[in-house]
Amino acid sequence: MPAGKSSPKRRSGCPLNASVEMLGDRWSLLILRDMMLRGFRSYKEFLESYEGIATNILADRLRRLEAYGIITTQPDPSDGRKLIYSLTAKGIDLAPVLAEMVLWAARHEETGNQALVRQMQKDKQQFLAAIRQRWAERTLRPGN
Amino acid sequence: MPAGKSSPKRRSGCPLNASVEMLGDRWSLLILRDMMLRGFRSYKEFLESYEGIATNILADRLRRLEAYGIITTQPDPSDGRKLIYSLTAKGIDLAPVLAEMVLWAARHEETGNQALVRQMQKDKQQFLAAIRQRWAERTLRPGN
DNA sequence: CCATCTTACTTGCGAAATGCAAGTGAAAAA
DNA sequence: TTTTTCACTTGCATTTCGCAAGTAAGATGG
Repeated sequence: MPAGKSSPKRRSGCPLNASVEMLGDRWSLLILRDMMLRGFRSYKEFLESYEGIATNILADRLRRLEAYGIITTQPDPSDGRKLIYSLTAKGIDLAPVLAEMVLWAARHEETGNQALVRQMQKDKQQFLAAIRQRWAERTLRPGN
Repeated sequence: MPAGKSSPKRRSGCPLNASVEMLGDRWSLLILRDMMLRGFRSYKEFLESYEGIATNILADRLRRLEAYGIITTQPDPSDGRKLIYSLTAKGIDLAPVLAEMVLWAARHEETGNQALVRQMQKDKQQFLAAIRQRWAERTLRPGN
């Protein structure tokens, strides 16, 4: 764990509680899914995602995720209006959490996106390795 | 996935969205943590847990978790006022999700309960196996 | 250069969820 | 039989959510 980063008032020191306070809402994990799996990087892309997040909630969640060090923001050099949102190392490290949540729901509910699910079931470790590698490539040469 | 169990109106068919709609709030996962790791089974125990959930929220979350098939309720044979809440197979199957959330927060935040965390880091699979086994024992002979 | 369009937001406001304090009713304990 | 305990419910103020309608800065087309 990195130096001096504890949030001021947490309900408890339990690590699960820390995760829940950062990610326990109806939108944050979906935004991270879009970044991790679909490669979304701009406000507009998140807005157009299927579940339909409201503009003010999206702006708030992006601010919060940045404040927690899960994503970062940089101006788009090719378009001054745009901001590029990207996952930090802390953010990409959430991949196993998302993966387990996807696998759990797929086992116990009737859900779509079975292609993705089967790929994850077949070899979880290499699926996660692929996600991490795509992230590393993007992070080394950020040009789209 | 078991027969005919899809909730009526979901924002999308994405399995991650299904998980988020069932568990994406500030309390559900903490209740499940208390059941899974601390062996809590009664309303009173959940209420006294460190984070301090409000009585009406607790009642609501227990109802929701039961409606989703994540926990079940049975009367306590030794005390007619009490109800015994227990994890279903679907509920205990959330253990890997909780584990990954704990490990992620422990890696990136300053959190407590390091004994638990080290145990999980040392051998995640056997940690999960132990949780499942304790659950199976309790479920076979429910007497405390 | 100017009007128009895009993008990333903010603002206002009604509705829903949350949190707190104070009940309530049934069962157990004294 | 009185008092506790337990599992809630109810009321009410505060916060968050969700939708519609702005707005400001930058890009684009003529």
